[in-house]
Amino acid sequence: MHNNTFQQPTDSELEVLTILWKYGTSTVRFINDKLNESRKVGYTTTLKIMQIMFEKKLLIREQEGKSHKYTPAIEENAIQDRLINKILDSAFGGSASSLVMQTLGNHKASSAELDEIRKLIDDLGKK
Amino acid sequence: MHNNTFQQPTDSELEVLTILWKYGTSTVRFINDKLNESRKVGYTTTLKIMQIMFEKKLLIREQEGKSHKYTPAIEENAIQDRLINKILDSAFGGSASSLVMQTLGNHKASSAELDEIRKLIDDLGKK
DNA sequence: ATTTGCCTACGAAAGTGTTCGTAATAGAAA
DNA sequence: TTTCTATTACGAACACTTTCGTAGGCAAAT
Repeated sequence: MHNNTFQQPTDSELEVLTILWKYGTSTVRFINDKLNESRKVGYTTTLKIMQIMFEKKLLIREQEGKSHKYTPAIEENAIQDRLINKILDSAFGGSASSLVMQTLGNHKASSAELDEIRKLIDDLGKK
Repeated sequence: MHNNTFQQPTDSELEVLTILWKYGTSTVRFINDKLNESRKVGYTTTLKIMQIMFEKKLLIREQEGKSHKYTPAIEENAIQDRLINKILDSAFGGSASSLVMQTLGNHKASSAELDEIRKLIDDLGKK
């Protein structure tokens, strides 16, 4: 059994989590450098956000020399589910198929991806 | 050609829009009553939010006696697209198929809905 | 030993969203 | 006409997020 109660991350927090999921355990310095590849952010801004995330238990941290190394306390899938559920409830009247149709209709997917989705649908139909 | 530049609605604003899309042009009183079916909200709170939405051009309004009647200035699909794009970028690395797979995997869809999705996939594959 | 550089911690300011109290107004009821 | 009621407009308070300046500490370099 795993923990399923956590605070919803803000937009900035989600950016940090995304980097951590991609690169694994990291320092504030590393995260801040990555963030600055797409936009300008001060070091102490990133530090503050990660300290708050630690307080909120979105991140775990351990001492490493004079600095800290941070690790996500939650799984990527869990956040993805949260986000899907949120827009499903707030904007799609809870209809998953409506969300799926609109997503497929408006965004390119390769034929390999379409095959994969078709396979999943077949599996779901069988049960 | 239609207008595609509008401010992103907040959560509260989305609640108001959802009611308007469902029931059509309405007064503040009506919206506030509907909101209060699920949670307690003061009348002036709802009024304020709708006044702000009017300033942001999310709503159109016209005088009707001493009160106003409000109408959404944007279409439901446009907001749905925005929300999909947002989580696609922020949490799914832009992969529409990943979002679709996760949605289908975690939420019930009827076999009729699955058929409809399968048909859409077939159409997309043909082009 | 002093300076330099990097790290943490802290606090405060600015921006945004939500909430609601109060006052003014206009129409309906008495 | 006077009173009552519903509606709008306005402003202020509160909470939350984002931003960053400043200070303190520690370790490496000079």
